[in-house]
Amino acid sequence: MNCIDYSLICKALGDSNRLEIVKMLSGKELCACKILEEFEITQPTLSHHMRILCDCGLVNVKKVGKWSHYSLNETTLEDFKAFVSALIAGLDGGDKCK
Amino acid sequence: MNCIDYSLICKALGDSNRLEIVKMLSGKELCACKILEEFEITQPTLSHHMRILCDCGLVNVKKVGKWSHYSLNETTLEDFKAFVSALIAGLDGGDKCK
DNA sequence: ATTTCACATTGACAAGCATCTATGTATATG
DNA sequence: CATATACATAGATGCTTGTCAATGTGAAAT
Repeated sequence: MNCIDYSLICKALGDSNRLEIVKMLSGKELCACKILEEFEITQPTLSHHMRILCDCGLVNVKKVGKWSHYSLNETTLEDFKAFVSALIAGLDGGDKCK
Repeated sequence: MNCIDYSLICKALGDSNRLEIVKMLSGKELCACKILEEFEITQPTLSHHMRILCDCGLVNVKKVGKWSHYSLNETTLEDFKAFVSALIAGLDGGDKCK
């Protein structure tokens, strides 16, 4: 249902901090405070990055009490992988959304 | 040998015009003038975009007389696809270049 | 209730980037 | 040689965006 904008996904992954965040979330599920420890950015900046990662569908949020648990959205990543595959295969990477 | 910067690749694909260019190059090989016809941008702007796509390793250039023939670099795309696969598999998307 | 903790929002600012016009370069053609 | 074609480079400009300090919010703890 949700329309996937690969340009948005790439733009989200285009920031090195956000790419590192996605790599951190690979396999695990982390709360914002744990992610923040690994970067030299302020908490509002991290919040901004997490919002961008969620908006494009790459990351899921699960609120648990005071904490926000973040994890990768495997469906989006699978779609994105299929998109790259189609580019390689010369199939034009068909638009998923008209 | 060449160090692949996935952040650079994503940044390159993060511009909608460049993403469309890559989709156009899927399977084919095109010269700049043919690509230019499909967009409402000036020639210097296209030249700028092609440079970014080449710098990150996504696109190859082949000079033939006055023309520049552009094509996708399948090796880079395969590496990028593997990177996305590793993210899904939870293998941390191992750094190809320390 | 008050305080503390985890996170989001707002507003501001500097750096980055896409785009343009103008110009340069190299190759073909008449 | 002069002209035309295909593309690159340089400089300028306006919009986008990453970042921060300050503040808001909602849940837990004391």
